[in-house]
Amino acid sequence: MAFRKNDEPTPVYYQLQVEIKNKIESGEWKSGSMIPPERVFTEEYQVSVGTVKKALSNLVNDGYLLRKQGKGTFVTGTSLRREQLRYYRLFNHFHDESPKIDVKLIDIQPVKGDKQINRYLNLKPSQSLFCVKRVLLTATTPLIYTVSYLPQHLFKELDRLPRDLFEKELFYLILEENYAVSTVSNQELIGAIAADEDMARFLEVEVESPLVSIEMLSYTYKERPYEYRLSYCQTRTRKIFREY
Amino acid sequence: MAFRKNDEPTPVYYQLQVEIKNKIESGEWKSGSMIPPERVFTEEYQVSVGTVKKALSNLVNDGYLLRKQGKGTFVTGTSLRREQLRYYRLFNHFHDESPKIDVKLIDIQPVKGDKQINRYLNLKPSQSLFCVKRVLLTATTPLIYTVSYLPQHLFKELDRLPRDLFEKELFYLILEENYAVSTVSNQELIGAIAADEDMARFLEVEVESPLVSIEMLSYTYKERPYEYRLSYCQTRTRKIFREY
DNA sequence: GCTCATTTGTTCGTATGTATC
DNA sequence: TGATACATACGAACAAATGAG
Repeated sequence: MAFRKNDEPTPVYYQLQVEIKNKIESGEWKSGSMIPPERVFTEEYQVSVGTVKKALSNLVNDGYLLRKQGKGTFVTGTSLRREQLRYYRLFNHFHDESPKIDVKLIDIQPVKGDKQINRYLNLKPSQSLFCVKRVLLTATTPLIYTVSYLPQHLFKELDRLPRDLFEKELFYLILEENYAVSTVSNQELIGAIAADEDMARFLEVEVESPLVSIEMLSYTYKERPYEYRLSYCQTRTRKIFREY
Repeated sequence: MAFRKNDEPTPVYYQLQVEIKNKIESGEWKSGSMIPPERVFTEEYQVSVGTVKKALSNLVNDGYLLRKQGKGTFVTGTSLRREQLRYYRLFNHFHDESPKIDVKLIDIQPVKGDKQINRYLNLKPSQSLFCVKRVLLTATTPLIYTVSYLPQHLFKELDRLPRDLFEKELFYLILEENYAVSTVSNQELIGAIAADEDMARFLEVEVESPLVSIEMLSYTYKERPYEYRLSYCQTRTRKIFREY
């Protein structure tokens, strides 16, 4: 299909940009794979190199593509799209080093849908979820207790995956590799609460201790939410770092 | 001064980009003002339009410039650089509307330097600070109690500014307009603490209530810190919203 | 180690369109 | 209307990185 000049007001490079973006978001061009070289676009759409370059360069800025001289143009995966998609960065002071974080899986269970959670995830109230409980720790000090909810229909047999996978790999990488869900954005609501007995046990603090609570929604392409997560953080030794 | 081709490996557009960025960061080209048109750069540096366009376009992406067809190229101010430099966005639930926030100034006082704070602000231990205490509230509900520290030598006579200015304008705008300090980035350390008597009084909560505590460092150009702020947030009705 | 084809990166120069005043 | 300024698009040439043979 060809572009017609002086027909519609939207620039040619932008139309091409949208077409490519759609192929990525629809999954036709998968995360990590190489897309056709500039030359192919110029021939197929009968436009100049500069126009193709502009479209591709914009998609690099938007985080969809990576280009490497001599190699080609590649679809960005979650970890490449955001160098720092470490949900939790923990520091004692500004300018500290971020410590290594270990993950302990508590359990994964299929659960019934919850009215509020299903609404956040754009699901019907009846649809079922998986509930994943984990503890994040440095050395032997537990720092964060997280409870994630994911739709069962998107993550089939999530509870059949080997348990140690969850303790070795980052959660969003597991989802990307096994279910081709690429993380594009996150929203958080941050609050403070007093620890209940569950939290106190997992985080090894006293009941009623002040904790940071984080409600998180993770989105994939097309602004589709795929995970609702509750996190509880004890911040006596390490605080949560954000930069913007 | 002219660029020589094939002399140094760094691209011409990048050299030009750095030169322009320096003029902005040094204050030679002030926030909001128009910079020379493309034509002037092409003549002065003997490069083509495309090269100038690339340099300028990169600085637009980095948030330093704004370009408007038919008008010109302008240096971005803090509020333009980041459409959402609202330090605190408060929500009950995801997708809520952000409420209007009022500010009540408690006091501004000159104080002696503090070892740790002065280190964060890259000051000698002896240099004095201003301490600004404020309460942020919606309607009549106090939400956040903040204590800011700013170096006296940068913000001369800050305590002489009319008090009601602090209750009408955003803090970073006051600093930008009166002291030409443009906010480029922020770092935060988020933790949870139990309210002490001061916090409890200002936030109208009970002593020992869990609060979110935020340590914030604000930076201007050249990664120079200019404000250290401690915030205490009661999050029973409104939570702190973050998106990334 | 060298050469060659492929692919992206940089730069030039030109022409035309469009928004602003 | 005209002058100015940025936006879009074309096409060409050469540079630089990569990988295969």
